[in-house]
Amino acid sequence: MTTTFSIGQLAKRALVNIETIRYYERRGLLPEPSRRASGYRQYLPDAVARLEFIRHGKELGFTLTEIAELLALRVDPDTSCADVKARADAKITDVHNKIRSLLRIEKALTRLAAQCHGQGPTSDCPILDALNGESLGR
Amino acid sequence: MTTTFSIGQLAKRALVNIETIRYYERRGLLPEPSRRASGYRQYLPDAVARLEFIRHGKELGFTLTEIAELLALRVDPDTSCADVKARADAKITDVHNKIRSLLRIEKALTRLAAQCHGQGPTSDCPILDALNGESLGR
DNA sequence: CTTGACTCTGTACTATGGTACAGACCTTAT
DNA sequence: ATAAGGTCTGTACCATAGTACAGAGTCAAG
Repeated sequence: MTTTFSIGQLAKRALVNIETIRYYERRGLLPEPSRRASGYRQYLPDAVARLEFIRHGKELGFTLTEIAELLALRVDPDTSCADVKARADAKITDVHNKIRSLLRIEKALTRLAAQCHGQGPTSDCPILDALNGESLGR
Repeated sequence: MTTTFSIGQLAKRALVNIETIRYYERRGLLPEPSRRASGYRQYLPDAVARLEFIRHGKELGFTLTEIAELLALRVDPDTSCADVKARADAKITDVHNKIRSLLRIEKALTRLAAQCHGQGPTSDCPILDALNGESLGR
C-alpha cells in the first residue's frame, strides 16, 4: 500500500501554505489529486517533489506561468532539451536586463544622496531638486 | 489671467494617460484641481511639474506610495533634508538587495544553461534535473 | 443646432502570487 | 458521543500600477 497525504500533511512536508497548494492546483501547476469518499484530497509522495520543482523555479526567477510551461515541456514527448534551454536563455536575458536597469537606478540614487549634506530644510534638498528637474538616470 | 489646462491637455503635455492622472488624484499624488461650472477639472501649469516629479521618482525606483511621502515631506515645514536623504538611502539599500538577488539568480541560471547541450529529450535535460534536485542558487 | 470630441463618475478588470474568510462537512481522539 | 481540529467550495481581499468601459453630461466648430 502506498502512503498518501492529506493536503495539510503535504503542506507541512513541502513547507507551503495549504491555500497555496489549492491555488497551484487552480493554476494548473499541480495535477488534481484523487479524492477520498469524503472529498478530501489525497496526495502521493511525488507531490512533494512537484512542489519543490515549483519552488526551485521561483528561486530562479521564473513566474508561475513559466513554471507551468516547463512542467508541460517535461511531459510532452515532442519537446527536446533545446526547448528548455531556450526558455532558460530567455530568462537569463530577462534577468540581465533587470539588473542593468537596477544598476542605473542605483547609480543615479547614489549620486543624488552624495550631493545631499543631509542638513537644512527640504527647500534646499538636492534630491527633491533633482526630482523636480529635467533629466534623471541618463 | 493664468493659463489653465483640461485633463486631456495636461495628459498630452505630461505624456501621461488621462486615466492615470485621475488615478494619481485618487492616490493623493496630485492635489484635487479646481473645477469648471461643468465639473471639468482645471489644471494650472504646475501640474505638469508635479507629474514630472512623479515620473522621475518612478525612474528612481520609488513606489507611488513612497513618492507621495516625498511630496508630503517637501511641503511639511517640520521636516528636513535629512528625512529625504534617509529615504533615498533606504531605497539604495533596497535596490542593492534586489540586484544581489538577481545576480545570484543569473549565476545559477547561467551555470545550468552551460550544462545543457541543448540536444536530446527532456528526460535528459540537466536544467529540469536541477529543478527537481535539492539545492539551487547556493 | 447638431455632431463629434471631450469629460464626468463609478465600477470592473488586467497581471502577479497568493491570503483570508464563511459556512458546511469530515475525521480523530478521548 | 462529543469536541477539536482538518478540509471542502466559493468568494473576496491584499498590494502594485494602472486600464477599460458604460452611461451621462459638456464643449466647440461648422
